[in-house]
Amino acid sequence: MKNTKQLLLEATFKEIYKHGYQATSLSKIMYSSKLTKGALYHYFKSKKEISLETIEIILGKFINEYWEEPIKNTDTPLETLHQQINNFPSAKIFEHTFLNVKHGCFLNNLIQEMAPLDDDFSILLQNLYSRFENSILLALKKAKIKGQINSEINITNAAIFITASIEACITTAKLKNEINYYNLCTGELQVYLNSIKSDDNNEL
Amino acid sequence: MKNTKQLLLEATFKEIYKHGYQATSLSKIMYSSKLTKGALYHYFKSKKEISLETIEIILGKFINEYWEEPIKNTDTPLETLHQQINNFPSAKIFEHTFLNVKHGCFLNNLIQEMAPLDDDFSILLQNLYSRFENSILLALKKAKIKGQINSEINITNAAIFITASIEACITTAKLKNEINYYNLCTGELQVYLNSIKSDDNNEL
DNA sequence: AAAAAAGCATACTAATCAGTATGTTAACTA
DNA sequence: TAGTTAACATACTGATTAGTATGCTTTTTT
Repeated sequence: MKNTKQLLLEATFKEIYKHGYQATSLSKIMYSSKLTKGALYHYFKSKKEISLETIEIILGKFINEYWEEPIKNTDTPLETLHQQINNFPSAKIFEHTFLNVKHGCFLNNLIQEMAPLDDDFSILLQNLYSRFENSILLALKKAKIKGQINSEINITNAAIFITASIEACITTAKLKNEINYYNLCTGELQVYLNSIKSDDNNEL
Repeated sequence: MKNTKQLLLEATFKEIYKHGYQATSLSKIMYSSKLTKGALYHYFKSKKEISLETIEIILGKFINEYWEEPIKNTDTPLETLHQQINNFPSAKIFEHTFLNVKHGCFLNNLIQEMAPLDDDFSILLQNLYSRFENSILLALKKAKIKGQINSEINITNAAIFITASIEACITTAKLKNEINYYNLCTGELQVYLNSIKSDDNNEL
């Protein structure tokens, strides 16, 4: 049996994922969690607080498990990167809750909506995005050490671009509401990735 | 002297650009336009109607003027593409109203927010995005005819990726609230563009 | 010139919002 | 075992929302 706080966090996550922060009313969270306002305000002091905590805990956990850990632990960084990009559409956020084409990327959605509106959101989202970006950078660093990356390439810039492009591929699929566009789009990202590989790794 | 309807459209555009559709209240539009609800409901029958019309007219005009026309009229498609990408941060939407880093791309913002929530928005946004994407594709087609593009490249896929990446570069700059990230990020997009050029155009 | 319509403004309405106040019950503590 | 706190539920509040009803001018039509 899950505890009440976790239920609230998961319900909040689902509703914000569907509607965004501003359009998520507390009544939606209540309906989704089958709990009441009393429960919510017992554990959190405001809508903003439960939302920030939801983002930090649930999304933070996902980024750690899906990007940070696999890349930290791999010995074949470029393959791992390739793999995680390819499998992203079937990534699981928490029990029974997957990403879906229609709603795209939770992180990117919130950045678009909240980064310009509220500093607390902005700081948190920047922090999470940096962890994502730094994981991509770590993969490139590892690959460079192994001599798999063209030495002329600035991998910091490359990581920024790759991270942004992954988000872009998700957004494209979201707009067209068709997951194939994600694959098509990451296919072109792969062209870029091949172009920064060192010559003896070009056919990998 | 501008007419009332145009004032309402421009005020609506500014507010939606700042806050998104759902968080834009009619009172914000009234305050921004210095008009009243009577004026708004005289010309439009709902918040949704004025919003859709704002998007279609103002954003449609911008896409036409900034992407469709220059690319349609150029004889040096790759240079024009490069130029429009580089100048995007200083693009003007309408009189005295520019894009800005903090709020990113109007089209992308709305796609993120509204594409999954409302079919009328989704259809309109897809249509506008397609016009943007097709302009990029036209540039690639023209370049291919001139033999500037590697013949193995699928330019349809390339156009989808380039369009998505431009959006991604804007989003990155928006998140970091620092325009340099746009330039840095489009710099890497240029690496991709160079990689699809035919060999005798690689040093262009 | 009279009538009709267009172009707005002001005042209202019902619904919904985030947040609060006040319960009640169960669990823990002294 | 008596008292206290934690864990919720229910009922409310004032503000804000999109939309409506009704006014008053000005312009256009007849």
